[in-house]
Amino acid sequence: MGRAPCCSKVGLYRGPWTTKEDTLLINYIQAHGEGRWRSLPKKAGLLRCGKSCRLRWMNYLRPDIKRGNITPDEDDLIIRLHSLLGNRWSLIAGRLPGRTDNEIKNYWNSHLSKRLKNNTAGNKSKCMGESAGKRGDTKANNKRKQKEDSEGISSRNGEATTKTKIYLPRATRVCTSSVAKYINNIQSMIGSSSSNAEEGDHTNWGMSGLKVANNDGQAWASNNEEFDGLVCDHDLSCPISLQKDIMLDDIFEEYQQLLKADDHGPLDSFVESLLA
DNA sequence: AACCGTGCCAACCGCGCAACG
DNA sequence: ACGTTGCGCGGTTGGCACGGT
Repeated sequence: MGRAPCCSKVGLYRGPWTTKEDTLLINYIQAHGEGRWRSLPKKAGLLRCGKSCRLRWMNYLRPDIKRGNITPDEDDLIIRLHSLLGNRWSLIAGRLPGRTDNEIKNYWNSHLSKRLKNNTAGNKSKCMGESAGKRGDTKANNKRKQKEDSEGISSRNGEATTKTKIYLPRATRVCTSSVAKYINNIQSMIGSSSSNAEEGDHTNWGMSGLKVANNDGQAWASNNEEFDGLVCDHDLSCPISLQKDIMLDDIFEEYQQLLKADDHGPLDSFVESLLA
């Protein structure tokens, strides 16, 4: 049983990518677009497995990747989203423009999980406040700084901003059955009057109305919708085929209401129902 | 100056799901 | 209906850089 490996691995390079390989990959994707990862390496002249190419592109080479420090706002947002979603890194990443799931996962594992472990639930607020200051002089931060310096990246977290801008996530593949379960859970949870998830609808859905479609994210114009001190960029030019996502937007609004309430009782059970 | 411990992070791995034939 | 393929996700690993001694 079990699947065959994604590639034979025989005669393929592994480990760190060279700049030459990066260039080949970038050039190919610029010319032909993302996708067809399995056949991409051969066509691009890379001796890598497709999976490795995809990972390299998604986590490092994509032009919209934001590198540099996780800002205090992002830090806070990660904590909040993690408390709601658990280890759904791709969903969390979808709310942080330019951040990858891998980066957030790493950040969580190396910074936040330890920090939160050290803080009891009682002094959560203290923990949140700490999140910004504590990062000031860590080894990791120095390292990052060096990297930024060398790459000419300027960190924009000099002063903590009062609002975090949250974007609708990039396309996130969520299986239909999961969505159906998700929707059922939410409906039972919040008694929502939202429309039904139609069976057999294989539209790709992101979490909470987070849409789908092409991966470049460029087609998404946005307006700002504020909630709980946060700013959410919403798209108004959603493709017609994705109208059902509006329902998920409703769900997300419910979720925002819970956040606004700042009462973790209902929030917790809400999340539990999602993750059940 | 050399060694050692620690921690970050890029990359790998295995699994599950959807799409396709 | 079933098997195969392709993709995306979350968990884990290992190399490397840094700080401490």
